[in-house]
Amino acid sequence: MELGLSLGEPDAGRAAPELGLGLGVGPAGRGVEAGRGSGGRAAGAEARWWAAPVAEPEPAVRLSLVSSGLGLQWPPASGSGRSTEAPARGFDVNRAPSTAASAFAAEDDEEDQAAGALSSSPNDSGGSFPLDLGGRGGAHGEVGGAARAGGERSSSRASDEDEGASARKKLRLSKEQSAFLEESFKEQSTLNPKQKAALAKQLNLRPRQVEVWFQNRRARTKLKQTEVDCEYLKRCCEALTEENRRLHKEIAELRALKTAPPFYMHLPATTLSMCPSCERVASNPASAPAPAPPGTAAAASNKSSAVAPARGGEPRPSSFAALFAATRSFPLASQPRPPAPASNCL
DNA sequence: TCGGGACAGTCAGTTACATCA
DNA sequence: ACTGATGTAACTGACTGTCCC
Repeated sequence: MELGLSLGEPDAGRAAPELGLGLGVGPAGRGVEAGRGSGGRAAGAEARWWAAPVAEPEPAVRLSLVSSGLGLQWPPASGSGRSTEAPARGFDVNRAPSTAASAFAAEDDEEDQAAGALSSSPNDSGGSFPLDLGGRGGAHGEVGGAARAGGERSSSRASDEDEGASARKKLRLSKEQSAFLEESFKEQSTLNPKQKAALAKQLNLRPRQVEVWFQNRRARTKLKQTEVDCEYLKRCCEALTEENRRLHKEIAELRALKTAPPFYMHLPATTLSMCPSCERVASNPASAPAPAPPGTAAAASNKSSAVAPARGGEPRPSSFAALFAATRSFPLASQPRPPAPASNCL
């Protein structure tokens, strides 16, 4: 089942790239968090997200970016005429990202430098990363020097402890930056420190900003997924309600027939059958969940313990749609009903 | 081998700000 | 010019996994 979802900005004035969100509803696991835990210490899971287009496993949520209007290439060609659309609010997009590939090509050379940048204050915008914040409030550009001395605990958790009250001054990423980050996210939804540093350098942002952007982006993706799941559940609920109504009606009709003996004997055998083993009456074989094919999400969800345990140990299905995939095997009212077997509980 | 502390990363929830109608 | 809605960058606290002693 594939649901299309547009993540495009409702505000056409911003002319943001429209994102086609292909949501594979199935036993996808926590695809969005595929990189989870592999953080900085999993060197093996390192950063091929712009160099190796096929090696990565298909994520459960796949974002396809249509950015033709931006003139953004991916991977961007080195020195290509990247769109130099007028920067929003004076941000120096003339020093636009050269190439993503080159970012990692230079990664080895600058590994130590990047590591050094990471080990310094994450808000050190004036330090390791050239940042021209010209007309963007200037808060970050200026406080960088002040924050430089803070030998804080690595890359995360910058706070306004080391910056003034203006630290919260919000920056708006340029379209180019957003598009670039989107493409990066499309390739890989989590970053290791090297990738983060390279991307930050590429975009003239602080690593912390890249980190936050990815966090927020994951949250937005999850939110969209939740909305899709919710919509799917709503439709399931409607279908099941309709089926329930139909079955009640059928029961009422059968009861009415039962009161009329001449017709009773002419009932089709398949309509009302009794299981010889459990002695339960199955008014309609369709009312029982059909056994799901082995290996499907439905089969997995039929086994109560088959759901992969999540972080906390408790089962945590990645998607409502996956969880309720079994309901799709219900012959709903609109679907043709299968021929009734002699017994339906073998 | 086990337990605990330090550290790093992620997430959910929230806040604050920018933009638009 | 003002205001409410909306989007999103940034922050916070909690949690988990890994490493090291």
